[in-house]
Amino acid sequence: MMIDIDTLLAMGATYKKVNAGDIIFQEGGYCTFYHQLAEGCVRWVNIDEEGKEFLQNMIEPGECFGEPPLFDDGPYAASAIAETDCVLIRLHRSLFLQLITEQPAIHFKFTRLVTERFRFKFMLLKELSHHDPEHSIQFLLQYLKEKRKNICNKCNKVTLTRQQIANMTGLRVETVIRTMRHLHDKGTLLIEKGKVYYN
Amino acid sequence: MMIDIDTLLAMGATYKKVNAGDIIFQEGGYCTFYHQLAEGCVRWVNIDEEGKEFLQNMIEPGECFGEPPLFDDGPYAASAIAETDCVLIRLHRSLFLQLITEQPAIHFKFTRLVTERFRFKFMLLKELSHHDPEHSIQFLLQYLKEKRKNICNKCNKVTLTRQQIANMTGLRVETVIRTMRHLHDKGTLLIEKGKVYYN
DNA sequence: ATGCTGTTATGACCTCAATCACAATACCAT
DNA sequence: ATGGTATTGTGATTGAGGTCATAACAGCAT
Repeated sequence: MMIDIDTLLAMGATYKKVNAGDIIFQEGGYCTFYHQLAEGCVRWVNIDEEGKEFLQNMIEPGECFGEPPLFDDGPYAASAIAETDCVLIRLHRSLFLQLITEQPAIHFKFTRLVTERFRFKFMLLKELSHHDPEHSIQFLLQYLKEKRKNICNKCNKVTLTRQQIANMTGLRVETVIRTMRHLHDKGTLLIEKGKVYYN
Repeated sequence: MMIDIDTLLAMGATYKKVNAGDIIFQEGGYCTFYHQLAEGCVRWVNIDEEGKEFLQNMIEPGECFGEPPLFDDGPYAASAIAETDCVLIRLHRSLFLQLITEQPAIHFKFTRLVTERFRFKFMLLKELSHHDPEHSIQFLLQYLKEKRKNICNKCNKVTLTRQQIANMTGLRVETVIRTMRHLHDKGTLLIEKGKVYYN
């Protein structure tokens, strides 16, 4: 989901470069911009007191991120950190709201986007409640596959590390590694030189 | 969140009575109606193969439920079951979409609603990933308190049973009971004759 | 080749929530 | 009061995932 770049620029959006590791915005902060990723990779995470990360989403080019506060006036729900050097497109919140008011079709696209994200969290919550690592990991992989997200379009290689999968499911790396080995043995997925292929 | 009843009726919405235990709609089914609860109580749950329930929401009068498919064309994300005898208001999906198209203010209200629900699942997911029952239960209670949901407005009595809290957090009843006893001992909440008071 | 770094892999031990089993209590209807 | 049912409460046991420690490997730069 993204807004057409020309439309954004016509509304007054601007490009912004950030370096790998830069914090784009922080959980709890006040939101002034609509963000869309043009190049690079951004991770959207909650970081707790002990520094442990819960990974909510790995954002790829063309996706928008950090939308909740645009619609419900709350603070940012998580922090966005540049995983690599990135190019963002930003549009001031008031202009964004003006845009979706003027163009209901775009508003409908966003209602749909938020609904889809809600649905994903909804299902993930249900799956994680089983406390069955195999189940949880398979659900996540299946979702990524369907959305063609964090997965190579040509070779079906999963671009997430075991650590990142652990951070998205609340499991530990070791558990993810062991469980995925087991899924490989069962034939559910393929591990070659440590890389995971799912199809 | 609800749509003004007169507006609904003017669009052609109809009342429907259901008995306690009736299934209003089922997970995976195709969605034809917008639903709003007028009287009674509805539980919105995922039920797995073994019959174990994951409770996504306890719906109280004035709330709408089962909205995701209205916006993203997917199937129902969970089943709605009447907890007590209920009175619903239903509006055909096409008329609902017509309504929000004609009245952007209502559309904005729904974008906000879905966003808030997304935010809640988002935060809950993060909290549950800690695998700390005390943490999880306190987060849920805090949320219910802020939303004044499933909590008595006069006496702060939590209307959810331990079993229901277990089904919302993926914990077992015994764990919830023991953890809440502990929270009582710590003074975080009050248990009197088995009933929980949180403020 | 060599060294360096991030990721994957594996073994040993431990903890805490799940599980099972059963008792006590609250509450409603008669 | 009495009975019935739903919910809360408590003890004993156990097993799966967390934790810690350490090794092996892949990939890249020099």
